[in-house]
Amino acid sequence: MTKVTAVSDSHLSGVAIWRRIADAVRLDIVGGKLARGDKLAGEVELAERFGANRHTVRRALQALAAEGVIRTEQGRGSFVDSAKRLSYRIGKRTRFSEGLAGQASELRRQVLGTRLENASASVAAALGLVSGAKVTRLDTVSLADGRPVSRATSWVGYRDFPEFAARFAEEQSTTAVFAGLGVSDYVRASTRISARHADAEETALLKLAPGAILLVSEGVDADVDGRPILYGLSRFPADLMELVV
Amino acid sequence: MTKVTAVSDSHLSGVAIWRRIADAVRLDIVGGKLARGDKLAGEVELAERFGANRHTVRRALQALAAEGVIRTEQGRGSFVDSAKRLSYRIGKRTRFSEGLAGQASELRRQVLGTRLENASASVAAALGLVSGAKVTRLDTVSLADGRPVSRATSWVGYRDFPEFAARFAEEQSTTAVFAGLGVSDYVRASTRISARHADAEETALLKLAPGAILLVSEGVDADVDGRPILYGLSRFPADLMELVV
DNA sequence: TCAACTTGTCTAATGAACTAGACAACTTAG
DNA sequence: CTAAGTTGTCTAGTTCATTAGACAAGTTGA
Repeated sequence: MTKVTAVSDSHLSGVAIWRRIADAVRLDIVGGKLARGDKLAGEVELAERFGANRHTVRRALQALAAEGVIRTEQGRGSFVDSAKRLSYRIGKRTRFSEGLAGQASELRRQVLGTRLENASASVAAALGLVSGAKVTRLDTVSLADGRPVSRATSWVGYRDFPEFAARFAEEQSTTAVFAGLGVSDYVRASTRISARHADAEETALLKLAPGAILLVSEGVDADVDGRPILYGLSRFPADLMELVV
Repeated sequence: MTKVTAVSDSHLSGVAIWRRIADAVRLDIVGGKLARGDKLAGEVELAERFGANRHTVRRALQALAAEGVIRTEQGRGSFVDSAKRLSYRIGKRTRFSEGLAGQASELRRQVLGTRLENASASVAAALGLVSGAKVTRLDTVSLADGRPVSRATSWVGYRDFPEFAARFAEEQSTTAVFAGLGVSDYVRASTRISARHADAEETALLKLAPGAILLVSEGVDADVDGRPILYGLSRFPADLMELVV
């Protein structure tokens, strides 16, 4: 509502003004207020709107151009150069790639690795195990049209599914692996959603600008009898993705 | 995984190192890794862990102390002084105050005001109206134990419910108003969840530190025949709240 | 061609953010 | 009491963020 002080208090916030302007402009784009090809307001007008200097606005636009969100042409202006946010569908039968069906022409999942580890308190609680129990951990990054769109970690109890890692190396599909291990079907039992800043590893793997915001989805999949079989922690860049329940 | 460069590149990010440290420590607290009363690592150890100077860590801790998240005592250390995140339940029959039942002793909703306006493109699309149609807009802030935990805006078509604003002024309950207008029941038809930085108005109303992250939930409620009757946009501070589907 | 409007580049000054080192003040365990 | 470990405070220097103003260079339409 109020336009003045829209982006002041830079000292108190610890977030640079140019970054807040970049975030605001990006939000108009991924939120749908500006479509691909649309012309942005001029640098002078943006500077007035945000109560900042033109140089500060320029730095914000440069950051957006580096991200590939806009394109700037001397003498003409800046133009939107990216599409809307992708929607990831979450439901009772959430499976990889179904959630993004139709929104990207090429979907790929990169497996970073599997390993055996001892369950942390939260993993143990989600899977109904004692803290420290052996679990198989699977780390992946998903890409839509070559762009990383999610970083996921899954945990499966080792006692119930000792062959999970070995089979996954061949099948490359959680659904197929569970099917081969006697779990014909499974459904999403619960989902918790939160948001936070990306850490250094996530920033690198998802190719984000440092300080980017992640949507975090924590879910437990259960078999037909309601027994938890898989605990998953997925992280989505909030600029690129939204979750649809 | 990698510990070095954990919080470097401050120039590229536009987010101050002290703020990123504060966010990381707060995440350990609201995420449950540290419980109320626990002692944080010493300033020197934290400085090593984040690859930053002790003064920078001190600034982060001062910000957290100002938020009321920790308490620092000379010669002793810093101690956790706040609880875990609240969970807001989202389901087919999401009603205010049910979502937070049992997690706070006092729940209150402050009505900022109602007004008549012309539907924006997104509001019109959600309610199945033509763009620019008259809609009643309701703005609220919800508080749990006196602390603001959500900022919500709702839109209701004026043509279908011309008396909405007048009745709401008396009833103060959406469910009761709809009941009085002949809608005995309604369910959540769809929910979209995203995340972004808070703007100036949200920062003020929710009493946040500038640059805070919001979880944004966008939902459409429909009557028993599936006709959309209400479009709602709720914003939750990501530090305080998580959404449970 | 010209005038108006756009982005690109340069210089300069101020304040915030970060680092470095040293020492004071306080708490705790021995 | 003492030593070790903790937070509090000071000085000083470097780099980044932001503002201000001026002018160059490209685009557009009259």
